[in-house]
Amino acid sequence: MTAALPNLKNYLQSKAGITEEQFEALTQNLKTATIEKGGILLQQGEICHHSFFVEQGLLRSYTIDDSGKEHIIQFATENWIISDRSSIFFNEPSDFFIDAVEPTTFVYLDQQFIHKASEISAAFRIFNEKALQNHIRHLQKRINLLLAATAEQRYLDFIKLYPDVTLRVPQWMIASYLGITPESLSRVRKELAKRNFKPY
Amino acid sequence: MTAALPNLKNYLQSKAGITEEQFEALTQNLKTATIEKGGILLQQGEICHHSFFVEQGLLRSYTIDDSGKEHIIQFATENWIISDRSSIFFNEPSDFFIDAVEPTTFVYLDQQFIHKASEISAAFRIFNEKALQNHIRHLQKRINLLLAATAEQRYLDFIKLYPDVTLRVPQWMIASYLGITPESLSRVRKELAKRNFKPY
DNA sequence: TGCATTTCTTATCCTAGATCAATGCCTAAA
DNA sequence: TTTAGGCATTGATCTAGGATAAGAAATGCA
Repeated sequence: MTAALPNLKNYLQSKAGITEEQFEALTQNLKTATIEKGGILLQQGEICHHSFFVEQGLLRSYTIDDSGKEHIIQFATENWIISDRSSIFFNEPSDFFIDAVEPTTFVYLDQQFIHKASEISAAFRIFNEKALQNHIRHLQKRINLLLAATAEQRYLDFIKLYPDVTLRVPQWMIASYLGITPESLSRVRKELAKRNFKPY
Repeated sequence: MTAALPNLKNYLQSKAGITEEQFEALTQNLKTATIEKGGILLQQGEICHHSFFVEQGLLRSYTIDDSGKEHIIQFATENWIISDRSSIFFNEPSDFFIDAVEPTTFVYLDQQFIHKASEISAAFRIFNEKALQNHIRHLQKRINLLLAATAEQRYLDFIKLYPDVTLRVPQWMIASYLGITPESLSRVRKELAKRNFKPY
């Protein structure tokens, strides 16, 4: 059931301070899966029971509003974890969809995994707390950008922060993340090109 | 040094599961202060060392952008805690200002207080974790509103969520929180009145 | 290789909300 | 009881970005 998962192993060891033996014990009965592009992992209204660690590929979470428009909340490439924390923690229906932007291999991480890892590793506890706080910092920054920055500034911030994502997802998804239309993003890019802006 | 603090006491006992004796022990050497309207508790660029529990009054946190405009992040009335979590946790300069919208009596809560309370009370640990997760849920919802909702929808959400704040702060502050100008908010309200909307 | 589906761009027009400016509040200080 | 500094409202005008529509360019798939 558990395939090689080199990314997960490296991630837990180098970032979360998990040792070789701890890794073996922890990942004994983890479930792994692969979905095709467009495959859905979580639907709005469902209770989210897992975090998804991206071993290979690209996932996204998004909401759909009353008028049917998608609003992308997060992207997750290799070595990222995506989920709906609130749905998991409060055991309530999720506002989000999570689906695959690319064919993706991922690992199901449930609360039991987190508890077990926290139990056997102080380093993991610290890592986990740090991840939580980092999440808050990130959300806070995004709110501030939405309140204070223009579409262009938000786009520049995005490509600086997520150069890899920028190259791997269609532009309309970036536009959705930024809170603008694909047409507007196209114009922003045109304007930047005119001013001879070179991201790479 | 520690005055009566009926709100803090009631808050810790009823919400955080702290007993009478624990309360006495914990609040032994807490610092309390009162500031006048407009008084500043935290400046952008400073490292935030405390959370502020509002015993009586009203505080707010906000950023100031490059063009000098304020963007309100949060309001805190009685029994709310306000701070810059990221600055505290990562020990890095804050992006926020925190100041008093009304004359305010508040309590300084530092990390030591949190640790001590967590040590002596399992209920407090759970409460604290829940508060953190709630914070994330709240930020997430706000991002979603900024991405998906009109100024009017955001305003209606605000007055439903914070009826007390709505009545106690000037409208331009609500506008700032919503990410619009005071003029726009005035027009939104006029439009709502025309459609015979009654908040109270 | 060739057709079909996405995606991206461009153009035109439109609208929510911004900006600027003037007026009339209140309230609090003098 | 003035007067001055916030604050809210209103009107006129402007603009960033939205909506719509139509090509152009990629991309994927047969």
